[in-house]
Amino acid sequence: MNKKLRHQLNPSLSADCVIFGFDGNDLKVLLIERSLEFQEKMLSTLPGDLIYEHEDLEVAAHRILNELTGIQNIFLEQLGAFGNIDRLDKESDKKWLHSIRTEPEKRVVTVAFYSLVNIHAYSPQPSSFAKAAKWVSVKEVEELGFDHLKIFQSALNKLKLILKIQPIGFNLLPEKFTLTELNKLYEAILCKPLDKRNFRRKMLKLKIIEPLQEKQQGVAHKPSRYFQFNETTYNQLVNDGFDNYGF
Amino acid sequence: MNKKLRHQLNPSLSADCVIFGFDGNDLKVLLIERSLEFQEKMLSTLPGDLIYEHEDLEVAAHRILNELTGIQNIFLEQLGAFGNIDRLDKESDKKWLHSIRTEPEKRVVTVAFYSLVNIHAYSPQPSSFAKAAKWVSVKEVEELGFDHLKIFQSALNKLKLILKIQPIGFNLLPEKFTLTELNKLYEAILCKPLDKRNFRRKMLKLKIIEPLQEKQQGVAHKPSRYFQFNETTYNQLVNDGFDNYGF
DNA sequence: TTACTTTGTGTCACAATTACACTTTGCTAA
DNA sequence: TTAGCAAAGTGTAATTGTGACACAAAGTAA
Repeated sequence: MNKKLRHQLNPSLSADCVIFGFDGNDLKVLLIERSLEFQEKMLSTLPGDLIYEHEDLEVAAHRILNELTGIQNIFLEQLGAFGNIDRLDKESDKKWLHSIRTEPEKRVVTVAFYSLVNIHAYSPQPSSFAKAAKWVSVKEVEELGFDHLKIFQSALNKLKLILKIQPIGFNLLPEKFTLTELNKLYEAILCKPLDKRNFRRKMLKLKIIEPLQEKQQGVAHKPSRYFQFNETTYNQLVNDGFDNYGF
Repeated sequence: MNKKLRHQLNPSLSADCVIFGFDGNDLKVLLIERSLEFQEKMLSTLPGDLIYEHEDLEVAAHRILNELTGIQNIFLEQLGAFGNIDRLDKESDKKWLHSIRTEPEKRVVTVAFYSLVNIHAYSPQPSSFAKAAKWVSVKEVEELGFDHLKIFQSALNKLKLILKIQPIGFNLLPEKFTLTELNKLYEAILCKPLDKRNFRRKMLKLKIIEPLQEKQQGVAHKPSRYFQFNETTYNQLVNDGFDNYGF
């Protein structure tokens, strides 16, 4: 590999990040806004950018996410590649591309990554060409630039699928959480109500969470007990999957 | 898009195909052999090659598969992108790359696709740089060029995972098949024996297969009834997944 | 007609799933 | 101080699914 290439962008390769967060009630996704030349309106997209010639895909995704939103040190899982030749063909997309890319007409294959984070642990700070960075409820996501709506929906579907064969939530919730919060998280991802008692029973049987002594304080109702994940059994289940367990 | 680019290869973008086939007993994967300069030994790999600048990823995968093995008109599902900077760094890989690529040192991001086909419906014919194309039992796959072993294993894992939440087999078996064959297919993918009676009970309850009047002929034992997939309910289940069903 | 090979079937004990409503706890406001 | 509120937390019964198990039926071959 030529040394000059190390800091040269590959004009046909990018990474995009679908970062999900949960605020206790709603599942949200991290979006940025890119300014459009001569226009008030911004272009809402996922955080994403070109990859350097000499940069691993996942490293690039981390770098780009950090450059655009300040978020770092999270776990990223690959969603797949999106590279149809017409994926950047919308007029408003072209405006943005022409304002910032050296080869704006080139087909760009993007590798998408997704992740789940605890929304309260990360407050995105826009920088670089991101004029804004914010959490948007997945129910309110409507129009996104490029083919990012498709990528976002693909990530959401994957999340639903994964939920059926793996425990999740470890990264989406604070260290201590109540079972009601976990219950709401599952409901938010699956878009359907889950029976409280049945949910608790199943969760407890999986042994991935442990009760703490501590309880909620200062709430105008019976305070709920806090739980924490048992990292060992949690990771075991993530690796092995569960054969036969549904929510 | 510049018209010249249409038939110009993108030197940093390729597609690889992991094609699984089932012969009634063993799960197999389609491999090709690429000749190594000045050496007797061949380089065993998945069928794969560079993508044209102006070509959709999936279109490219179909073209490449067809060019190297003659196989066409199959369903391809994306597995993901593999693009680590060191993925082509083995010595034997470099020999092959130098003999055929214009920019052999460039990092190539490959988009992998996988598929399941009925092995009896496709007999691969090597052409282009594929000196051979053959079905190899997944149990016998050991060394592959580039990072193709990793890609292959990733595809196999995905297959096992998918099996738990979707019916499969529609593309792997002939139109008519016996329940024993389907049973064996599941055993081959999961690498574990499944109880015949329980397997039948579950399969029939899913209603994705229907019994035919026809039976096996000329076998030296009780002839088994043929079944066929019910395309409607099968596709429904593929789309919806099943909530809670394990084999 | 007998032996051989594979198909095809039933049951039982146990585990998991679903649906469903009331009591407990602590705070708040009258 | 106490009545009311709001969310937490709990149990059971009916149904369904699972896993383990063995033997009769059907056709061919010798």
